[in-house]
Amino acid sequence: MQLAEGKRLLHTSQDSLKWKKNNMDNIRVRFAPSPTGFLHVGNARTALFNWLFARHNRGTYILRIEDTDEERSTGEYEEKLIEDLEWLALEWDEGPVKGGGSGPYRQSQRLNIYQSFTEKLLEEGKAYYCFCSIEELEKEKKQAVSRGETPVYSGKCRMISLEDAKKRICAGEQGVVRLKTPGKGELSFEDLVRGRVCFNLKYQGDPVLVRSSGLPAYNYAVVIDDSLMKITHVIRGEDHLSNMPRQLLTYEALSFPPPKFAHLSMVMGEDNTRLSKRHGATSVDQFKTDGILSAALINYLALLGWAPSDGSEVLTLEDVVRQFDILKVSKSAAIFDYDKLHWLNRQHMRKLIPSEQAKQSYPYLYKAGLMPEEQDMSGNHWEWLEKAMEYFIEKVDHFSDLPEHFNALFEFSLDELDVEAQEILNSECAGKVLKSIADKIKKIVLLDFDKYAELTKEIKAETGCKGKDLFRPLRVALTTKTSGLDLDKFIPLVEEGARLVFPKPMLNCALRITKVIDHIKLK
RNA sequence: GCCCCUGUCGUCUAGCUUGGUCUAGGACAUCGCCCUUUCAAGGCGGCAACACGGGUUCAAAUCCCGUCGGGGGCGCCA
Repeated sequence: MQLAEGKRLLHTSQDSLKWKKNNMDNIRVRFAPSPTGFLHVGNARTALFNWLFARHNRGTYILRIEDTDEERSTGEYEEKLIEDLEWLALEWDEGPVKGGGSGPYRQSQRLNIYQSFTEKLLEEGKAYYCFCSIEELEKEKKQAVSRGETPVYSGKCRMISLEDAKKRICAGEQGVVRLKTPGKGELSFEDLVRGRVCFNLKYQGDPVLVRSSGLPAYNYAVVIDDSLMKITHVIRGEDHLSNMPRQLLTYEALSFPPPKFAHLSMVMGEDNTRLSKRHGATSVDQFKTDGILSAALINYLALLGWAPSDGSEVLTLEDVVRQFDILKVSKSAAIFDYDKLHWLNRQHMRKLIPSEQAKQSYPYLYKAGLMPEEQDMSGNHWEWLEKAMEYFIEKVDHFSDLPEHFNALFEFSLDELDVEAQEILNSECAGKVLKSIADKIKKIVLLDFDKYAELTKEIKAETGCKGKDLFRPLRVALTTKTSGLDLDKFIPLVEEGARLVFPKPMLNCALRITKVIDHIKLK
């Protein structure tokens, strides 16, 4: 009932307009990753949805680094993270490097801020020092679970007066700071994607605000940071949903008005467990090296849990920004479908202009030893690459598959002919056809496809071979393969490529034919 | 175990708010056909879903209750 009510509020156009007027001004959202590893696509999706929400509403998108986990956070991961976000083109308006009016944007540089709020909470009696050992707490927890209850901290250190506690701290005793929670009653809030969500506070014990190391716990730092940075909408993963009671209570203790929340469903692997390495690529970095375009990844991620109202699927970033609506985001978890990503990538690859296709493909071809160093790439090289890409782009769904296809242009090994190819070359017609073409091809300076067509006509007349008997020997003679390449594309590429300098030389058609004839004679 | 979230084709989703227009639409994958001297690409078509059980109603994918399934959380991690 409540849920339906809430949802309706957000969907009627009149109310929605009013809602927009009141809340859509000065929209501020943030993406707050911790630099403890490579950027996971699940997190990238969270970043994307935040970014989309900001851009759609002309708001501000903030990047904040949550590096209070001393053991796992590193500067290298932060750099990598920034690099990945830049690659995805999810530019932030405020954040590390860039700066902004609500900095610093690394939690590790905000410790004094948290401290001043802790003092205040302690003085007001809203928080207290706790000296319970981890072992003690573990024991209590286990007992609760064995009784079939939700483990909740007993709150026994509430008894200790602030004065006594401070003395113990000064004496060097280790302690944490906990928030006093009511331990009863209900708490609910309106989630932008889930509707009204309720919690029973009897399951909410006194959460740790400050660890014994003096560093703030996540749930404490976010609340302060989001408040001070004037975040209006917190869009994050569903795994944070159960943190809501303690965070809402912390907002209350701090007298900060809570922002709006939207909890996004998780991204799963095909076996319906959280997407992880054993499902395949999971980090943005990995998709990048696999030759997925950032535009395609973004497009796919946007479609994971959201769909534009017109049902179109191949979208540019601008399309998505224009149509994005957080209220239409799906509530249920989504399985990451590599096939669809690859299909989308193919669509985006095709939409690139030829020069961009060549540019994007070059690193992969260079790495495979097929293209010269960048400084040795002449204008003719690039022109040739563009032409080649026009053809090969149809064959692949990511750039890293390109070298394998390009290889067919460079490789000409008659020692590795398969059985079928052998048979074709040994056929009666093959002999006649090859002899005929060998004579004629010498007189042609540059074989293009028109000349090739003329040639085949003449050969046909001369030898009486036609159809399969004519074309299959020619294909094998030129490519050493029985299938794969369109000869009308292959021939001009090889002819022009043979005039360029590559790490592996490319043979022109005349040479290929000569070699094949020698090869047959040897036998 | 307890708490929270979630459930439409194999997968992502449209439809659910305002019940009838849904013999449930699209896309990926898959299968078949066409095109083609090969392989692809492309074109056309097929298969395929409202988790289950109860209500409410003339009418339920849509509203209500329950069951079951899936996920998340239960840290001095974030």
